Amino acid sequence: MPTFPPVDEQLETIRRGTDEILPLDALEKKLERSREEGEPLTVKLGCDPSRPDLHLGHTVVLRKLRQFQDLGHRAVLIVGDFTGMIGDPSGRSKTRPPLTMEETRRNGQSYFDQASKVLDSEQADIRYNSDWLGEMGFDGVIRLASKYTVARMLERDDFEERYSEGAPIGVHEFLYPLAQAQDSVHIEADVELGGTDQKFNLLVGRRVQEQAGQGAQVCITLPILEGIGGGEKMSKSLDNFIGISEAPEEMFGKLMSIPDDLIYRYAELVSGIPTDELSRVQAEIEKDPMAAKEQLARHVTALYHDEAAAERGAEHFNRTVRAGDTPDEMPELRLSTDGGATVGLLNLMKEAEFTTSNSEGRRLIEQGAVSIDGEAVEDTGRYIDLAQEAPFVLKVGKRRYVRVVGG
RNA sequence: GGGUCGGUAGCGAAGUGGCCAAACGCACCUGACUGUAAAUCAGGCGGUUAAUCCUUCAGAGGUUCGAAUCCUCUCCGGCCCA
Repeated sequence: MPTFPPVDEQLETIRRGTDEILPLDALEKKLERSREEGEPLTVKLGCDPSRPDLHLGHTVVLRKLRQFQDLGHRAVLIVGDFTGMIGDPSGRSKTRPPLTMEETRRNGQSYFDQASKVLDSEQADIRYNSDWLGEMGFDGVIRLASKYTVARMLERDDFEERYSEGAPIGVHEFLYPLAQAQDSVHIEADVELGGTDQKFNLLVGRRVQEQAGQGAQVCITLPILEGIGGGEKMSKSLDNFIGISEAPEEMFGKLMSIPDDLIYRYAELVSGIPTDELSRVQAEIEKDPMAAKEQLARHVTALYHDEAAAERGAEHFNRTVRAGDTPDEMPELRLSTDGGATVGLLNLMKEAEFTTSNSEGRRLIEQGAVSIDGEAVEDTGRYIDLAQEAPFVLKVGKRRYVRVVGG
């Protein structure tokens, strides 16, 4: 029979960084019973496979799930391949375009692979909700839908908001929370994790579970991580994310560029720094924010790579950013010198994917953002003789480099 | 099905016959300043050019010397009535 740490110890771990635990006393009771009976709790996390590239924002809930695993509980990762076709309306001011089954299914595996960097994947169950939702049939859907009222659906912030603003709400969007709730019923979840934007969906799960005659799950919400610019949430479409598969140099650099007031938040939610050290981090932030940020950057980078890689990231940062040197490594752009060895700089920048039009390139040159081998370019009509000048380093803006070589 | 209001650049939002490539805000980009932080300041933010010109204001037609602005039809959405 498995043994579990004392309930108050478990609670301390679980509470770190959470936004809300609804209801807290129910969690305590569940933990107590689990410990007495030697039965792990079933902890559910749903993932939206519509965006298959994981970034630090996703790891907030994944790390929490991992903590449950470390305490001895059972993690169930639900891939919403079926619900992905509906599109979660949470946090949306607009209706989402639905995905096809194949798209979501394909993304599911990729999600799991990446999530394995955070989870103990050996111990995690992965389930695809199309397995049961796809079997329900229209009558099953109607029965499920009858368990909730329109008025209660409209309690939800974003529905309420859209409704009062006269924005469209698709009927299928009402089905999303119900489908997610059905997942909880199906696996008999004790706990479900989610971002604060999931609060409504999680709570619908409780109600539907009760209707199905099983105990209601405890809902635990975690904050939505801000992106590297601060303010808005981390997301791929806002291009303010740190991907967990990014190179250490990139990762370290991005972490260094987060606003100071986000350091603690990142430390708490995505760093892996032990809970009892967080107060020390807090003190460090007040004393020397930059040093604290560097510590954070090392921690996080090491989490997804290793200590040595974190060190490389730090060195790279010091050399290129602090000292302003040209980095040793950068992408290389090989241009054929066959049939004419001269190339217009504007075209070259497009070729390097630094710009999408000549106008943009011209603007950048006029603004003094373009340099070749460290020398600022002033002529917007600049032509380059590859035979003469290659190889050289083209720099655009603060940190976009490419080494241009002939061939 | 009827009535009515609306669809403008990434978003929000002005403009309702020429001065509109389209005010303003946000986001974004660049430069200065810095700790690749924040704040601030300056500039930019459809394409193309030396000047110019070209394609845009849901879509298709039409009126006009000239349309984002007027007319017709279509598509999409909101609200009210049934």
